[in-house]
Amino acid sequence: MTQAANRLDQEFFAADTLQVAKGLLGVTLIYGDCAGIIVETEAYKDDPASHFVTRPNKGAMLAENYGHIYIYKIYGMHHCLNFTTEKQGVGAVLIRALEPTAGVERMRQRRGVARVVDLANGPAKLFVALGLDPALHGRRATEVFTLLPPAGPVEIGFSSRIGISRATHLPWRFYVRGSRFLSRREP
DNA sequence: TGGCCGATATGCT
DNA sequence: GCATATCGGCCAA
Repeated sequence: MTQAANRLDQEFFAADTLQVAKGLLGVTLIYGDCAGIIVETEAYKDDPASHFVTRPNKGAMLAENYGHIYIYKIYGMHHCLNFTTEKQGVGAVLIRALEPTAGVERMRQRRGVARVVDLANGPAKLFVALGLDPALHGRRATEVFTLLPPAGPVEIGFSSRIGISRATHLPWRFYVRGSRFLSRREP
């Protein structure tokens, strides 16, 4: 099977947000000359912590489409990458951490840190490491990125979402168990 | 139009 | 572990 035929397509994102968030773990994300394996994601639907609720204007996109790129700026200086989900409902998945697999030197230049483990272990870090552009907001994920499914089974861990003050009881953060590239150590 | 707050990262103790 | 930089989006007034 060719790489192109194996790629995730638009309809991958049509499913329930939690399914998509888990399904993205182990996926290789390729952008330009850099690539990494997605090892940490978070799901946002129409819960109290979601931008659909807290930023109804901008966050309306979570309901309007699926498989599109949603980029937001936080704390004045950091950008984060999401993919919208659910053909019918409301949702997006935040990409929180990558295990770099290609273009490591390029990522190092952009990030200015030495250790590979520090290049993309956080949502704003991976945004910089990949050299993403806020203008990608609204584009189709599958047009901008190449997304290759995991080679084998992925062991999934979960926890509450990070950095939020509302709906902290929801276990909607997902990660690859045992990965050294997470934004936080697993429990 | 002003003020509050945040899906963060970093550096220092 | 904790302080803090830094500013867009949102809403109250």
